[in-house]
Amino acid sequence: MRNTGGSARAPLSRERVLRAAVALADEDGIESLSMRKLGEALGVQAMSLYRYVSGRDDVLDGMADLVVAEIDLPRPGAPWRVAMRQRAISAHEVVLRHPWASSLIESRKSLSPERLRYADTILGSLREAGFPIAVAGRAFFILDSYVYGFTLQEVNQGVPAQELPQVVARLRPQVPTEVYTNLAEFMEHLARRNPRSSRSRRKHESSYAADFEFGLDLILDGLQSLLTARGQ
Amino acid sequence: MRNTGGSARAPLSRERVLRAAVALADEDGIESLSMRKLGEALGVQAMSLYRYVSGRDDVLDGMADLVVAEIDLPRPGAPWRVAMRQRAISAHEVVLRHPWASSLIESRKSLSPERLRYADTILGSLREAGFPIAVAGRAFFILDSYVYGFTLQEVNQGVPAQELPQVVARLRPQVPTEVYTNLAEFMEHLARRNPRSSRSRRKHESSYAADFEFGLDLILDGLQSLLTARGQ
DNA sequence: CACTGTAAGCTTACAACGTAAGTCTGTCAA
DNA sequence: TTGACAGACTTACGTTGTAAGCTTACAGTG
Repeated sequence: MRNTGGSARAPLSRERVLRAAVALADEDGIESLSMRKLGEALGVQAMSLYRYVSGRDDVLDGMADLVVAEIDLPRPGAPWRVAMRQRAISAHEVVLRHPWASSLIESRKSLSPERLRYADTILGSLREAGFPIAVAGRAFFILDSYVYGFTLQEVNQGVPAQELPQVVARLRPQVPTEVYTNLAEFMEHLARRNPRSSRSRRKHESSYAADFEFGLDLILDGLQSLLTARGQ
Repeated sequence: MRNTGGSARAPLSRERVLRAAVALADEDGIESLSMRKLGEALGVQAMSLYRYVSGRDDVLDGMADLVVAEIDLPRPGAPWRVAMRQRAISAHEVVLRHPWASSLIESRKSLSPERLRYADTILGSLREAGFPIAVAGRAFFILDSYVYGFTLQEVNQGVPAQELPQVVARLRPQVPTEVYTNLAEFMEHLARRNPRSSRSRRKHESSYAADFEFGLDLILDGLQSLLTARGQ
């Protein structure tokens, strides 16, 4: 099959390869993404991809960049707390759309323009608010730790959002009440929780959204008190 | 080579297999750990391992459990804040000894007795301090998010602790000052930092230990204020 | 027109991987 | 002596990343 006589195939590009990789990972999970399948999805042999990417690692880096680019950056003038809050919530939502991405983003820190711009914007927002550079850097690191750490736990629980109470209820018998008193209590609490209040029910909504924002605000409060303590 | 006539080999066991896997991952990284190499390290064919573990995934689960078991659990009577602080710091140190473990621990939540005991102890400490079960659960989740998120970033930076300033200084030219003002400032701050104060220099010491505890205390402060706000 | 360079794909090949299925061997109980 | 069985080994299959080289189509030049 030499691709003769057929309709001309859309031209490949690094961009198209990476987007296909993201789509494939979203569908089948990152662990089942291979160069061969990626080629197949693009109507091409695996080795043909190597003209556009330097290898599998490069694909992973590129995918992480694409996902980072989906995160909303705060607009320049926004107050720091609003900016940080929106960014964190946006990052949380984005990673829920791409469950494989949380570990990738944290573990592969390429110096791509996208990543640099991202970091610079965040740091800028904090600097402008009066945080000294050292504290701004720490705040950035802390927030990222929380956002991706939280999402990593959430996503890899493997529980598809709505079904948490049922799943917990099913697991509950495996935890003997006498031995693990507190854990048992907690599981019963989870099983009792409203699966979802009447709020909007977006596609990739997190059943932990409230928990996420709870911890987020706790951290933001802490950062804020750093600021006011310095007499700002 | 039928292992005839030689000295009797130490008997295998699930325990020994997992410990060998941990040692191998510590040395060469998790991504280069294969069933074949693991067998070789134990003087055995790859397939022989399947008598003790059910497959590669089982090995990974077991490794995560072993590492979790290394984390110091607080003694029962300890005040919650001391308990949480020590646990977090211990977890941080443990994961630095096993850099591959942070993502594994977060992503593979098996219901092994080790893990259950761990969770139960933490929750118990918080319950005893007066946190309602819902808040205790959230606090646990938040702290874990931070600990493993932080460590994941730290470890996968790939910078071996002491060399941070030099590495940052080397990377600095790749970040144009005019475009990324704040990032440039931050990198210069990092390059200027004392590589390590005169404090103890343990084997796997983190050059981010101070940063880690900074964020940790910030979160603990937040949790504490939840407690006092309820009139405790 | 022919000639040549190059971009964009294809083919083949290899070593390493996880693991299913079957086989051998030594030990111990009946 | 026989049988069972634990604890290994052997072989084999399909899949993976990618090195190396080959083929085709076309643009530009003379």
